[in-house]
Amino acid sequence: MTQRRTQILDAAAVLIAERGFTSTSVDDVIKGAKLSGKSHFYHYFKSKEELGYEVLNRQFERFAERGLAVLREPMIDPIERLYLFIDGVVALQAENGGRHGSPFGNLAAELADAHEGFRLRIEAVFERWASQIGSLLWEARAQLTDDVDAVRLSRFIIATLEGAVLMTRVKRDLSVLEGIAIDLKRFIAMHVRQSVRDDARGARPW
Amino acid sequence: MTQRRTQILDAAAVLIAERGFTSTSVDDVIKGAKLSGKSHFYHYFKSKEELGYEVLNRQFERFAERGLAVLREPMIDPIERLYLFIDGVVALQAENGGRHGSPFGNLAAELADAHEGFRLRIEAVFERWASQIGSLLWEARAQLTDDVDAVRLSRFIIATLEGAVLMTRVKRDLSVLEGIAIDLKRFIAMHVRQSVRDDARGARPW
DNA sequence: AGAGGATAGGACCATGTGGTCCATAGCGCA
DNA sequence: TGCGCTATGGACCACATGGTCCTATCCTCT
Repeated sequence: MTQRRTQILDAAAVLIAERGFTSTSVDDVIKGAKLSGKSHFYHYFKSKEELGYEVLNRQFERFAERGLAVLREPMIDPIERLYLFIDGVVALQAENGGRHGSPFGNLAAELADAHEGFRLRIEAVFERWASQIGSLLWEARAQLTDDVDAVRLSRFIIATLEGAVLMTRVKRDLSVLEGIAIDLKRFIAMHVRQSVRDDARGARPW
Repeated sequence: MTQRRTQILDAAAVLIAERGFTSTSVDDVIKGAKLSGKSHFYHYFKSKEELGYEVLNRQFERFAERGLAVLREPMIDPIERLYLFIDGVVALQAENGGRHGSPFGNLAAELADAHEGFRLRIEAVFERWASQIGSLLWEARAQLTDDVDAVRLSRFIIATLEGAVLMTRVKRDLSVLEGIAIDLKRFIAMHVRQSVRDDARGARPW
């Protein structure tokens, strides 16, 4: 019953990642989901817009499970978790050769200006993402220098990753993202207290 | 004669910034340029695609003049120029309240995957941008620590700015970009030799 | 067996798209 | 004046789009 729905959602996610929301037609989605008949689509979804919202939601859930989850691993040192998270983003991109970029960044660039509904939902995505990093930084506050502004640093990390993923997609070269990830970890390390950093000396090859 | 052409190009630039390339129709462009009759458009441009290429070109020229130019100011200390450049990007975004983001990033996200012609042209834009920062870093090499990789650092700066501009657009809040700009300058300062940094002590409020 | 709702199929519609064509207007130049 | 060029208008086309609607099928429950 709800299986057909997910079939449609999955097909739509792929197509939207490849061509963007506007350039993905309902007919394409139906074809992608191997259904024929457009009424079938409108049996499950109110409109194409609604489908887009739901795809975005699912993308975030997926990202929360596969990317953000590590940020909450209680057995790992918080700063280390942050590094692992960055590596995870690289790994996620590597799965498709960096070809499709970030679903959030893509939709943001395509629709933020023109479509308030999407803009708000994408804003919420970034908000939740930032708050996860924010609470990790709070948890790690004893290890961080006093001048760390958690909100600002969270945004910096997200912005850099989004930008890096976008450039990687344009250049079709994963090493762009890899290089930026290294520098980003360095930037974070810059905010770790010297004493803590000394403890980890030699542990980090970069 | 060529004035009508620029009229069309200007109108198209505005519309593409607002709604993206795909969602900007030729009819809209004509209306925006206050011309009537589509044949007029096709008198000046081979196709909509061609128009897009030319708009992208002009955007880069504009950015080269208004943004990148400061990177080559011979009378200013190179590192200082880099800071000024970052401030300039913020100022450029402030002109429209950060609403439209980066024309390069937007087109990249919208078309990089689906349209090879655009992808290559956007890649070239980033390439030229990176090489300008790269040669500045080369010029400043005496002031920089030995571990600076000019190519990687250039990419990092561009990625962070592009990501920041995108987030600013989504949140409709210029302070996002401003905050990231501060951190980005700090990151750059991290690569400046201690001796040089001491000389400038107190000069930088952040 | 038969009623009734969920599922499918696909014809259909209004609108918007990029792009073509052709008939005219205006113009400088001889 | 009249030739020939570029500019201008707009009708027109084939096709794709999001969305609706009506009719079959299927499955389940009685």
